Amino acid sequence: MRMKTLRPDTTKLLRAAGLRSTRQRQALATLLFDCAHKHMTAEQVHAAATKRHMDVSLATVYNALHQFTQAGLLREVVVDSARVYFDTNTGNHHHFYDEESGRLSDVPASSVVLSRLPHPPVGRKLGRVDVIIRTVPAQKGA
Amino acid sequence: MRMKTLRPDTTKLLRAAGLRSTRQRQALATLLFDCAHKHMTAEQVHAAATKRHMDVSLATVYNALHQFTQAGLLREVVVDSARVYFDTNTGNHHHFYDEESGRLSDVPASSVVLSRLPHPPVGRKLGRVDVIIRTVPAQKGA
DNA sequence: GTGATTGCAAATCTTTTGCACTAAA
DNA sequence: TTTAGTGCAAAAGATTTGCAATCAC
Repeated sequence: MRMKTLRPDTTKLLRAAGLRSTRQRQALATLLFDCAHKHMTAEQVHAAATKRHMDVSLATVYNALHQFTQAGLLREVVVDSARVYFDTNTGNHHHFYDEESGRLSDVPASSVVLSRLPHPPVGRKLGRVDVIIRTVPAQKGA
Repeated sequence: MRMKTLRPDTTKLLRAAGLRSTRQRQALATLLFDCAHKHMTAEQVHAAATKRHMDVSLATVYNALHQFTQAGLLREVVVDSARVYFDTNTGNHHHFYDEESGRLSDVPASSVVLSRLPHPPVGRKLGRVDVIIRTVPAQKGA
C-alpha cells in the first residue's frame, strides 16, 4: 500500500482530474506537482523523467501534458514561437520572460493592474488576458 | 504633403531600411505596406504573393519577413505556438486574439492602462510589455 | 475481459539552411 | 565586377499520429 510520501498523492490527483492512474502519469505528476511552481517544456519534462529513470516516452509526455492541461492541472504559456511551456501554476497570474535566457517566471496577478481594457469585438467576449513582461539585461556592457 | 499614392514607394522604403531593393522584396513590401495594418503568417504572405503572380519562393518570404522585422518595418507577434504572425503595425499597441478563428487584431495602447507593474528581476530591466486579450465566442449555441 | 494507455517510429508542419545561380550597385 | 539576394530541395526541430502491445479497472 501507499507509503509515506512527501509528494502529493498523485493517484488521488489523477483520479480527481478524471484520468486513469497509470505508472507514467504518476511519474510525471510526481515530477511536476511536487512543490514549487514550474515552467517546463515537454522536452524538459522528458529529460527530467529520464534522469530519474522513470521510463516514459516523449510521445507519452506530450500526451500527458496535454491531458493534464485539459484537466486543468497545467496551463500552457505562449511566449516564444519555438516551444510551448507548461505552467504548474494554473491560477490567475502573469509572466516575466527573459528572451536572453529563455527563462519564464511568475508575476502575481496583484502585481499588475489593468485599469482599463477594450471591449471585445462583436460576438466575442473576453477570455483570459495574458500580460507578458519581457525583460532585457540591465546596462549591458557600456 | 503626402501625395496620394495607392502604394508606398517601396524602393525608398527598402533603401531607408538599409535593404537592397530587389524585385521580390518590392513585391512583398507592396503587399504588406499598402494601407491598413495587417497580421500575417509567412504562409499567408506567400499565398498572397502567389495569387498576385509575384513569383517569390517561401524561403525568400521567410528571409524577407525576418529582414523587415530586423529593420523595424515589421514586428513579430507570438500568440500561438503553432505559427508566427508578422504585424505591420510597429507602434506601441496590444492585441486581441481569437483562438477560435486564429484572428488577431490590434488594440491601441491607449485602450489598455497598466497602472501597476512589478519590478523586473535583479540585473534585468523592463522590455516590451505585451498584453494579449484572448476572446471566445459570446454565448455560443445554448 | 475490455477499453484506455503506451511506445515506437513514421509522418506532419513550420521554419531554416546549403549551395549553385542571378541580380543589384 | 563584386557581393548580396534568391530558389530549390533537403534538413531540422517540435509535435502528432497510427497501430500493435500492455495495463488499469
